[in-house]
Amino acid sequence: MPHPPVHSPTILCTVDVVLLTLAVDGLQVALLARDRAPHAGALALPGGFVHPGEDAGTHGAAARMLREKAGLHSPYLEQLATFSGPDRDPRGWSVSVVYYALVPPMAQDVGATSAVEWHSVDRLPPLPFDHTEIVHQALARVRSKSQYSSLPVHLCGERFTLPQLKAVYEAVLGERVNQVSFRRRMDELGMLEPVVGELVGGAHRPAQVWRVKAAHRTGVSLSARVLGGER
Amino acid sequence: MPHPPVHSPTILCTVDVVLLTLAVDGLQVALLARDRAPHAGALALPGGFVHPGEDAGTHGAAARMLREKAGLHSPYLEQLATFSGPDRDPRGWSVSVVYYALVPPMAQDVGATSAVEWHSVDRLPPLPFDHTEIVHQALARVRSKSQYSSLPVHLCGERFTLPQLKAVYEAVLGERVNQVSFRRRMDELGMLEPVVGELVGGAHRPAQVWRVKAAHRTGVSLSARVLGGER
DNA sequence: CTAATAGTGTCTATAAGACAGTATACT
DNA sequence: AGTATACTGTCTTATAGACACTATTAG
Repeated sequence: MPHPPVHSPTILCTVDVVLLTLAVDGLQVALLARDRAPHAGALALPGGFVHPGEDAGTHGAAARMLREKAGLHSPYLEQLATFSGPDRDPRGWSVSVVYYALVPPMAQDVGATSAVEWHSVDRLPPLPFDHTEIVHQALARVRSKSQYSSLPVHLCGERFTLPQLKAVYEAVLGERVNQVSFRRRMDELGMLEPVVGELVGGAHRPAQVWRVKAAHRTGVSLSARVLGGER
Repeated sequence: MPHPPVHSPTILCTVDVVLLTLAVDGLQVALLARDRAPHAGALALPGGFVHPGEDAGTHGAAARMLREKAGLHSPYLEQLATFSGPDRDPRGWSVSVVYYALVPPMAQDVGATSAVEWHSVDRLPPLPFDHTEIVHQALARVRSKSQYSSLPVHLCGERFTLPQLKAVYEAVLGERVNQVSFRRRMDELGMLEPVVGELVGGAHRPAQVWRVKAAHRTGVSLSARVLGGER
């Protein structure tokens, strides 16, 4: 069977980004009002076409989406999966390479000029295309990976206390984490270093401030075992 | 910044499949001599262009590659990742959605008319494009996932003994597996059922024959913990 | 001193691995 | 009976969780 022409004109190649952060009421996802058809005006994941002349790969395209649409640079940006089919986009047969990114809460304000709306992942509005399914898969990945890795540190600012980081883990995993196990785990991962300054916790014993060692800023550290929960 | 025309003509959209099986000397990957430029004649992963008119998605396209190029149907076919960039294919900016598949050794013969060559993953010939990197990532995924799931059962035929299955796990993981832990794990996963017939092991006590329960034929069962090895 | 949170020491529970024992076939 | 392999009982070891204790701050 002969192949179609090399430059197949009928496949749309796009990139979408599930940009997550953490607020007081849990994980939030960044949504943006679409500025063109289809679904003009509807809230959707930041995304767009891959620009072959501009992007070095889909990862670079995803980073560009974050820069152009949310006005920020995310140190953690990982491929989630690729979604495709004839019906997910009314314009035609489409392929969307989806990435997910985690940013600390403060990063929201950096791109304050952008039109990003943050929505709790527990109260998602209806989303166009297959974006609801995409967000659910991203959440599943983040929760699963948080069980055995340092992923959640990317939801913290540059400096944080262990009780703060523990609260972040609990917010992501949706369950309490054992304090002793947590501190043991963070020690074993060996990616945190104490900062000599301290931080008052309300009006009580102040907690040690930590930060991620330079070597671990962009990736994640993995553990062979799991903190709480089930896979 | 305006988007390019909807039907961007400059992105090649392809699918590649890392098809794995198990031989006496370990995991083997299916390679096929390319029948056209670029790299005509070179051994490469089975793959090809997505056909929008024919494929319901990239998963379907990968299944079609297996059918057309290897003459077989794989019950286990999962997305690995998507590879992209301007330089990986000399024809231009390309996106390849890569899947991996596991088949039992006998399945090789079903597609005997095909030109598939099986190569040990430990002695890969030089591969074109970024196929070497792709195979390595697929192996890493299979090995990692085998630690906490039933993935390797797809490398067995329909009926097998537990000692046989244990040997498959050991071949994939590249290390010995504790016998008691292994049997406990298989019991907990609860996806195997005994077949009343038995099977002679050389000239000694015969082993019980098992098969995967119907409900678990196509997917994998997951365990919260890990068998040997480190992540 | 009290209250409240940070951090640690230590016991318990659970699950994986080691090892040796029993079971069952063939020669 | 001998032997090789299948299978199991049970002890040991490793690690996560529970719980209580100490530490340090403000008021």
